Formats: sequence, C-alpha cells, structure tokens
Amino acid sequence: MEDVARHAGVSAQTVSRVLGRAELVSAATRERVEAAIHELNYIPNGPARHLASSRSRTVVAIIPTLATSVYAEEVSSIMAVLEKEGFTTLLGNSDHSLEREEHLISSFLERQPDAFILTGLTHSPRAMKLLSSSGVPIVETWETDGVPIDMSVGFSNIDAGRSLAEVLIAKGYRDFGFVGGRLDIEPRARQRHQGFASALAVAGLRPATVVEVPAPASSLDGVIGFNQLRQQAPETEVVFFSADGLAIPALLDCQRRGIKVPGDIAICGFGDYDLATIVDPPLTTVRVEAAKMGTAAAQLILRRLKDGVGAKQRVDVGYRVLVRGST
Amino acid sequence: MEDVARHAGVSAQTVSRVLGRAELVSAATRERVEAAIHELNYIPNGPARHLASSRSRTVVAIIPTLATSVYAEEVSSIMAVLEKEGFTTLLGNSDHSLEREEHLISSFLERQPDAFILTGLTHSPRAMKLLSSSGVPIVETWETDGVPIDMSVGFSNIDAGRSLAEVLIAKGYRDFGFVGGRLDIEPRARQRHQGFASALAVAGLRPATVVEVPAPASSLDGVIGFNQLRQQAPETEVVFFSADGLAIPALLDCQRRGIKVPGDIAICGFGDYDLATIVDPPLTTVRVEAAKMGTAAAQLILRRLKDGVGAKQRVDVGYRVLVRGST
DNA sequence: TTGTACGCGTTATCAT
DNA sequence: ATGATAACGCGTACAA
Repeated sequence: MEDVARHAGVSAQTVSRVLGRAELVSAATRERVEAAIHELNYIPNGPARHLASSRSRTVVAIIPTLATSVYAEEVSSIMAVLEKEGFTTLLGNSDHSLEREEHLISSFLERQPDAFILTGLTHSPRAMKLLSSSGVPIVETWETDGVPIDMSVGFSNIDAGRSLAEVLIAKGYRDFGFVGGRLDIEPRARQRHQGFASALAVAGLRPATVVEVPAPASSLDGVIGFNQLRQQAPETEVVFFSADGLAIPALLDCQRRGIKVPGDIAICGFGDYDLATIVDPPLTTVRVEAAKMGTAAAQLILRRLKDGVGAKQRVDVGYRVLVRGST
Repeated sequence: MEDVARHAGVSAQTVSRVLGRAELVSAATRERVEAAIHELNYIPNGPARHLASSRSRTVVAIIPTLATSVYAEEVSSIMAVLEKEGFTTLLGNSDHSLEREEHLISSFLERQPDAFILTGLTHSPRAMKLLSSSGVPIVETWETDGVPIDMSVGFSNIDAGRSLAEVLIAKGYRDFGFVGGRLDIEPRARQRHQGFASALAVAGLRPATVVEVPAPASSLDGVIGFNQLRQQAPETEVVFFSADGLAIPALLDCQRRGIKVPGDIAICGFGDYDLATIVDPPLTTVRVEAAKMGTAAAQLILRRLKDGVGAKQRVDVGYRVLVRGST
C-alpha cells in the first residue's frame, strides 16, 4: 500500500480510502491511485484489513452434506448472494453429526466470521455456547419446528409430512410405509415422519412401517430400504421416502422388476429433485425451496450486518405437496 | 492471549508457543497454559496469526459447479483431507466460465491463500499471471491433456473418449451421436468429443452428429438434447453423452416412450453416477475417480507446503470404460 | 479533501 | 525453557 501511495504521490491513508470509501476521495486523486493500483498489481491484504477493522467479510455456512443436491443448491445460492457483496463463504459439512458441527463451529470461529448459517435448530450444548458468546448473527435453515437462536429460514417439516399423509389418505391409501434417515439422529427426517404419523393417527390408521437407512444415504440404500420394507410389511400400499434421492431409485427398481407403480405399490418422496418429473411415472413429492432458503439466509445476514441489530426475523418459505403419477 | 498468559503466570509469547510449537515448552508450563486457555475459552485470532506468520492455512478450490455430483464429491474429499491438517478450504464455482474463474482467483488472492486447486488446464491470461505472481502451489485437476502450471491430478479426457468409441465400434455400432456441453467453452467435453471423433475417423466412420446443450445442464437438457439428436439424425445407433447427468434422463425418457435401449438406440454416459447401475438397462459409462482426484490434489498441496519445493508432480488417476446393458 | 499517529492480536527474532 | 521487542499491513480517530 505504501508503494501504491508513493506511486500516486499520496499517503497510504488515501489509498486505503480509495479501496474502502472511495466517495471521500476527489475524483482526480482517486484516478491516480487506481492507476497506481493497477500498474503495480496491488492486492490488498485481507487478514491485515481484517485485523485493523475487525470485520472479516466472511460467513460460515454449515450443511449436512454436499452429496445431496438440495444442499448443494442451497450453498450455491448462499455463495452467489454473498459473493456479490464481497463476502466469502466458509463451507463446512457436518455429515449429519452434531459433534462434527460443534467441531466445525469451534474451528471456524478462529477465522472471526461475521455470521453463521446453520442447518436445523438442533446443536450441541457447547456449540450453542460458542455461538452465543461469539455474538455474531446466526441464521438457522431448513426447520421452523422449534425456537431459533437468532434468525431462521425454513419450513415446517412436521406440517409437510402431515400434509403429504393427508393427501394420500384422501386418495384412499390405508397401509403406509416410511423409508428414511435414522430418526434418532436426523431431526428433519424425524419431523417429517412425526407429521406423517400424526395424520395417520388422526385418521385412525395403523402406524407406518418404518425402515431406517444410514446417512449418508446412497441410491442403493433407497432400493435396499424399499425391499426391506416390502418384505417386512407386504401389505404396504404406499411408501413415503424422506428424500427423493431414496424414492427415485426405489421407483426405478420397481420398473426393472415389473412392479407396477402405483398399481402394486405407490411411492412418494421429498425434495422434488430434478429427476422427479423425468421418471415414469413422475414422482409424487414435496417441493422445498432450497435455493430460496439459501438466498434468503444470505440476505438476512447481509441486512443485519448493514443495518445493525434488527428484528429476529423468521422466514417461512413453505412447501408444496406435488401429486404426480406415482401415487 | 495476554489474558491467558496472565492467568497461567507466563508471557504471551509462551502461550503462542503452546499453540504453535508446543514441543518447545516444558510439560508443566504447557499444562498450566492449556488449562488457562480452556478456562477462559480463549480462541486464537486467525487473521492476526496470518498477518504475523504470513501463512493462512487456507486453500482455494475452484470447481465449475456444485450441481454436478462428481464435483461435489471432489470438493468433499478435498475438504476432508485439508480439514484434518487444520486447513480451511475456500470454495468457488466458476459456472464453466473463464472470466468468472479469473474473478474468483483475483478476489480470493486477497485472502492470502497458501495454495490453489483449479479445475482444468485452461485459464484466462490474467488468471495465469495472477497465479504465477502469487507464487503459491497450484494443482490443476480433471485434465492431463496439456501442460499444467505446476502440479496436476487427472486423466486424459481425449483417451477416455477414444477408448469408449473403440469399445462401441468393436461392438458393431456404426452411426454415432454426441450430446454434451458446449464444445467451444467446455474443454473437457471438447476433449472427450475429440477422442471419440478420432476413433471414428480411424475406423473410417462418418463423424458423430453433435448436439450441444447449455451449461449448467439440467436433467431436462438431456432429454431435449437426445430428442433433438434423434430428429436430426434418425439413423443414429448409439449416443454418447458427455455426462451421466444427461444420459440417465435420456435413458428414462426412452423407457417412458417405449423406445428400446439398446435395441432401438444405445446410450452411454460419462462419470458413472450413483444411478447408472440402478437404471434399466444399467448405463454404459466411463468411471472417473472424482473423490480420488480431490484427495490426491489436497495431499499434493499438503506435501508441497510441508516439505518445501518438491517436484512438479503429475498424477494420472486414469479412467475405466464400464460396458453395461445400455449399449 | 488529505495526512499523521496509533493500535488491531499475533509470531519472529533475539536475548537471557 | 522463557521473555522482551519489533514487526506484519491495514483501518480508525483525529488533526490539518
């Protein structure tokens, strides 16, 4: 910076101004400084700026996994919004583990991030303590069934599961199955199941047969879980998969084996993946706005960071049950 | 740090040593310091450490997109390896654009990264200049058909395309089609096509009919591109898609419309996605080691960073043509 | 509109 | 084995 200043015949401070608050510098000197910056290929030192200003222009985003397309989508949206405002995203994947999430939070804190975007409302006690004592804004995504630490963007997984079940019950289905992530460690799979189960209970139907698959789930897990369910409960009329990534492979497996969908068994998923409308029959599923959640989360952060302490906003992006041919 | 030092009855410098080079501190004082750190919930200030040490423990990774599962896989592997060594990954997606890549490189440079992991061997002139003048280690991935700036991990896309074509020719196919990313801006799609085309030429066959789809390609683009190809060249016997993400939707579309695969038309992809073995018939494709590339790239970086300037290593992870039922 | 003095929290260097 | 001192490169506060 000193070099640039000398080159432009000004003080280092003026160079700093051109970089940060250019409106405080006269047009003439600004141009001279910019020319010098360009000529010397000057690149500001982020860590030093950060140390002096105590703002890192960094946001941490922690998601369960990149292997699930909806989270990848969300991350892309977060990064796109933040990048435009000159913020860098620090990405971490928790592998659906609260311990890993805690570890990530604790190690990311050293980078002095300006904000956190987390997935879900459940965190380890130490993670909660670390977050609250850091004092930075936090957005929790993908869940509204609970109390956020600060801000939140999501939808009710319980309501979504319930709505889906209600639609299926109205269509006349009576024997239900559920294939999904481990209910004890995946809160959102649990909530979807919970809503689903409560609708069955209200309708006086027997509970769904449950088959849990390990995380991270692969396509094969969808097929395996599906077949396990059919063996356990052959009378099952319709299976709810907690993610399209499981439902689509199961649907394809039916095709291959000549099992008629929805004639022999009906299938529905969650997430409305790209392929849901391409498979035959198209997949009944629940649309969730992953990209919108990412965008909204990033925007909430930016607004808070700009306007100072605002309201503890909670955004509900909703969900939509999409009834297609597979039920 | 001053607080911790007081609490432990030592100087700040000793606290710094416990954090960085604990072996230089006696066991007794180390324990006292560690206790103080724990008690005060002291979190070191990363930016300050960087400023003082001129090491950021940060690696930039730039990929084309997170929406393609192979890149998401690669990123996960990179992050897993780097995280274990205390490094943070700064992720950027170029959207298959050299201009965006250049912009990302230039803005990430402010963070003073210790290394870069890039996708492909093609970069804008300014990007090349920025990278070389930064002086940090660079690993280029996914391509070996060309000269890397520094280190590289990948495979020959040209050879992969050629091998696939040779296998298909040996099976008796004579009329070929190609559906893939825009050949003018996606070097790897171009190379795969180039190898494919050269094998056809060697065999004295007419060139493949080419249909280009825009990036980022969706499942629907696979279907659309496929149908466009069939309309343009109805005599086509086999179609090579530059990615499974396009081939699988096309295959599903055939099923839906009663087109027999491979009887009426054969299909092959690239990448060996999860679903490739689940669809019916299973998809002939080319397996590439995305996770292994990520791991290897991260390890090359770590080794270079530890052992100082080493050889300009080039790792070829190879590829494997997997002939399945779809051809 | 521009410049000067100082401090941000840490590590490197040298001394003890 | 430990401590004192001087950077690291920049932004803030204030003065001119």
